[in-house]
Amino acid sequence: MSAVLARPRIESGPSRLSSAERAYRALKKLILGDELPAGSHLLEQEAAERLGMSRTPVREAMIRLEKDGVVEVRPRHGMRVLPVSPDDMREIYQVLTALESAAAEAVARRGATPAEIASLRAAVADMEAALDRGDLDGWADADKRFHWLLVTLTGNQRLQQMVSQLDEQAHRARVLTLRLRPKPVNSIRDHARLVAAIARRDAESARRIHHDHRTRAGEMLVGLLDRLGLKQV
Amino acid sequence: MSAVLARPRIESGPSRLSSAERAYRALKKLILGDELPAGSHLLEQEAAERLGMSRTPVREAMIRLEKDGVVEVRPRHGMRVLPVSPDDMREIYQVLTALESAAAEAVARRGATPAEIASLRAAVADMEAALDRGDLDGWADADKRFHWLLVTLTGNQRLQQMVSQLDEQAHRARVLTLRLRPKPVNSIRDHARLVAAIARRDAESARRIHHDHRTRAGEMLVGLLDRLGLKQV
DNA sequence: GAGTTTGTTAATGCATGCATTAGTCAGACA
DNA sequence: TGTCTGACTAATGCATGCATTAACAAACTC
Repeated sequence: MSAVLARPRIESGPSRLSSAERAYRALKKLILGDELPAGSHLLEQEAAERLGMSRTPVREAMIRLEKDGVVEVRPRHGMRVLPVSPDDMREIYQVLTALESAAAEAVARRGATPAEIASLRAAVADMEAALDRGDLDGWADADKRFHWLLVTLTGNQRLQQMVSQLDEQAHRARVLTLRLRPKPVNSIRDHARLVAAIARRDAESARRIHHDHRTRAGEMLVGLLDRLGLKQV
Repeated sequence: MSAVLARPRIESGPSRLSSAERAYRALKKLILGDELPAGSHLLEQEAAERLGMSRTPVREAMIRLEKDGVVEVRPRHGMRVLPVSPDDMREIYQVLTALESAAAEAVARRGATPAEIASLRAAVADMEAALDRGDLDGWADADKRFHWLLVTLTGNQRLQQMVSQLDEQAHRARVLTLRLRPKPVNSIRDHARLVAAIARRDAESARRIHHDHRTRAGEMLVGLLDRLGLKQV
């Protein structure tokens, strides 16, 4: 492997990802990318062949994915990609609302640095610009960035981990509804108000603004899924 | 096994737990019971011998425990029971506060049945009775029951799963401080007020009462750990 | 004497084999 | 015609073996 000579690994960690880790990432990517759609099954052996490894690391990856709440492992059926129902989305958004609004409150309370405020504002500006040019994907990216920034600014790793787990579970529904939902103009307004509240260290307003924002977003999404008659995504 | 004949399994699920499941439960029990104290190491082989099985199911159990946030699996060192620092407790309580106060709000908003209210009141009464007879363990049990009841009444399984994960992580610190903390008289008062708010379907008060309750409990706990100079538990 | 290098040991990561058993389907039966 | 029985098939759950490699220590250089 000449690559080893060419790049004499500076990075930390294992020079080569373990098979189990590769399996985990690959399967998760397939699921989030909807190449393994909701409800689809994959046997250990099938996954192993597909990924060019034996069943053992695949099995370990499946256990992890099950803990992430994205698949179900059933004896004799391999793993099954969990569909997300409107009720699931209700659950997810209820928790997400609680976590993120607490994050907003916490960040406002401790106060953000000018640089942090600027990065939040930048995300809002990107959302606005994307929306102006009708770039929904760009808007979604910037929105995601905003939310993630908010959560990381708390410095609470457990909070981050839980939010990202819920985000993954909700991913498919969000992608699906991105072009079916009304134009997310309110989102931008809500986020701008949130940034303002954070900037003036108004924790209670920050919490309420984001709480209401997430609640509305959740209701819109669930309502949309219901109206579309989508029992599962 | 005469037991099999005596009780011809009515329940669903595998008649005999899988080895991986047994390993998972056994290890978790050892950890929560502090028989595997914070910071202790256990090699796959050691655990396997101790549990009378091969490394494979033990390995799978360790992967699950790692996802639960109670151990760390390090290549060559087996698993290590994660110590909990005051900063960890800060994280845990911040998230727990967010989740449980959202639960309080949700339950108050949807309204609880008389039976549900009664069970909450019963838990509070048990806390009071236990405290009156100086039974701290009894108090802790009833308190745990109250919190769990609150969370289950939301019907949100993701919320339940996350709360119980955080509870496990905080378990050792709570046990340790149970007899070092001031008498939990305020707890009982707070819970009684929360039940009242739920009964009158006052969601905003319910949220605030429980939010403040959890926040204070967290601060007390973290302060105690800090004061005791316990860098980790 | 401190820092390196090298050799050894041990634990892992993964592949593989096999007994077990759930799931399936044909065919008998009511 | 619907259901039950039983045999067959296939996927799993677990044990085991082995190559790999990190960790440790002893020897060694400067």
